[in-house]
Amino acid sequence: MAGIDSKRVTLDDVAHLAGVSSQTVSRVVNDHPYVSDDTRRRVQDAIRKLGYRPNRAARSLATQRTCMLGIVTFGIDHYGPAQMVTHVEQTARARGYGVTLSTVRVLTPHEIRAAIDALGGSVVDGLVLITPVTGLSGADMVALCANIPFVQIDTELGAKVPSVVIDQRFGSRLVTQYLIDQGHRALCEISGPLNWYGAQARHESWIKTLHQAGLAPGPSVEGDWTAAGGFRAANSLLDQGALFTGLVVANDQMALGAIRALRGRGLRVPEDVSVVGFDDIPEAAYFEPPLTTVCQNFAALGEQSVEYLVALIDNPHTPVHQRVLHPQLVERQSACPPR
Amino acid sequence: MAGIDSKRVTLDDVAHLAGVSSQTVSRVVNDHPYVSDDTRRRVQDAIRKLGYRPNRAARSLATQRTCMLGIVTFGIDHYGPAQMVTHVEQTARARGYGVTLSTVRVLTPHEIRAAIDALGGSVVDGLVLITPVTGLSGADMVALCANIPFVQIDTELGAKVPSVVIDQRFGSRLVTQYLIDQGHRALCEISGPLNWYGAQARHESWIKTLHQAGLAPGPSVEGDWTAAGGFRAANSLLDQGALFTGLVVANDQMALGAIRALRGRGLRVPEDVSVVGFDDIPEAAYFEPPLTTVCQNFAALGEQSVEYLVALIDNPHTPVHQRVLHPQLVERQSACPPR
DNA sequence: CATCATTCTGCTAGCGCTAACATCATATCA
DNA sequence: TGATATGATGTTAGCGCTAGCAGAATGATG
Repeated sequence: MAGIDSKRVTLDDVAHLAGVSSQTVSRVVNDHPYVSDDTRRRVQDAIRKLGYRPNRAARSLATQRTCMLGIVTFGIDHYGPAQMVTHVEQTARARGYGVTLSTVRVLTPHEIRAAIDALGGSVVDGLVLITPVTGLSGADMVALCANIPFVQIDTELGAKVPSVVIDQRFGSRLVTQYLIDQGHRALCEISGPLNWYGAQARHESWIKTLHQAGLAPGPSVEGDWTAAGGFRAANSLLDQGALFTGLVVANDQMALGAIRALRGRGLRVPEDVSVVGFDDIPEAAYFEPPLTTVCQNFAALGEQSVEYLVALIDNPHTPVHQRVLHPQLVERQSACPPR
Repeated sequence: MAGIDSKRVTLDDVAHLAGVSSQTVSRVVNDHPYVSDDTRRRVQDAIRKLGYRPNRAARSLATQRTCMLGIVTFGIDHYGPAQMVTHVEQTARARGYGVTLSTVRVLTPHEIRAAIDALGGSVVDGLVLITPVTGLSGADMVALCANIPFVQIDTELGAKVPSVVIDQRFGSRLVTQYLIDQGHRALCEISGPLNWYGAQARHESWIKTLHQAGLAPGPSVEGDWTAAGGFRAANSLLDQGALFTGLVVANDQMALGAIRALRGRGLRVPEDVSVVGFDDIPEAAYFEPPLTTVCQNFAALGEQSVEYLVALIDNPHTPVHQRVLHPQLVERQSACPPR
């Protein structure tokens, strides 16, 4: 009944108290068959009495499995990654896996390499990669993770590595088309950093959607996902003299900053400029005005990636594929037909 | 030069290739003295050639140390916890520790127990607890973590456990006094969930500050940290018929919801009601109006807790104490003297 | 009754590493 | 020159656990 690491009680201690061999205790601990009910009870009593907890290092050494998953992630102070990490951890725990974290400060291939490296040396059985950056090919990832199963979240659509992704192109088309359908003809964009897959996909899809509607895309400025960045980007758009009635912003935080900038220049939202975001963070509904945006199911992303990864660990010959999730439009009041 | 877990290369393999004993390889790997330059080079070459990575399980088993820290945390999708986790991980990595995560879904003593338990069995050398909930005494924590060093973040001020905290009372006094100084006499509050230490501390300090100024606190409603909760709480305040010119809200997200609710009832912020928040999330400066709030240094919290924890691991007799950090007022436009 | 299968338990050998000691050169000093 | 320090290496014995086999006890079958 003691704490989590009570005085290094070993299998042998338990075995001694229960009057059996340590192997029998091991069988009880691991739910093996062929232990008599009587023995099992005696052993369980002894375990409880001594507060025995199996030593994970020893078990790992013997079994060659760590029952740990590694999460390599960028910026869990961003809404998306934080959501994914939470759900990855919870799902992993439910599957009997612990989770160790390795964060990436700057989203460069080199930093990612270092983060993955920190998980080397039989620390984890598998890897969940939340590193949505361009510049590392599927082959690179495979090489980096050699011999250890991994699942990549939010990577390039169509990538030939085990992955679970959200169809960002689809999401971007959703909001862009929404504005077009409302009658907007002059659209601008604040994109995310274009070395992110998601940002790039949203950006390309924005352009493509406009072209398909026979419209020319207005200026696009690259932001940094933050409200401050959105503020600067919108001002820069205005400074360029861009004229637009619709603004597609690559995430909700930047949309917040953009709205503020627009208003600072005497433009009303949505009357003068309609603004749409991306992510549907919990605050978006309480923006002024409430933000029309795209909802991504991060929870599903986290859960499915763990399930896939566990399958991969159990059977390395599980076929490589990419699961694609689709985002949804959330209609609120930050966009309306142009006057 | 291979991946992170290349084909189970062992010390012996390296030793064989380098023509030395495995012990010598171990010495090189662990930077022990008494290895000749020549031998060291040969061994390092062999290590590189084979892509050797020490097996952590084996090392842990032999040394009785895991070089892993556990983070028990609630809701890393909240801004504060996410910030702390990030900085704990980064600081830990810089100190040579990995980090394993155990999240708590519901902030109850039972769930916390389970989360700590998941880290049992010599999985970690120490624990960082981000479980800012009442209902678990210092003694409880000590019992739960028996034999394993831990540092608690954001617990009760004055608790007799190793901890690093932000003086929430101070922060709350800062904003409350700020409103009083501006001339506000009728103040209401939207508190956080009162089973959180921080929420309770801010709440008590709000009352105390008012009393000391000779003012009676207006109604206070308990929120849930979310914008939606702040929205509901503000409406509930208004429904009660509360009259106030100043509203102290326990975090920025709730303040956002509250502002929206106020405006929904035709009240202007700050002209009719001044609103202040807590946390200074990156978006707060872009709220409408920009939010006057209290800035907490979560990074320092994370860093200092790791440093303390590592000291505790290295020397279990490090004196138990509580480091207290002080938040700062960030003045923006959501509060002004009453009309 | 011998034979075989079935259930239960113990023994032995390692998983890959490090700590502690033993060994052997070489350098230093009286 | 022999005694002593000191650098550089190898040898041995575990860390706590599990897998695989060996054996004992029991029941079913010919």
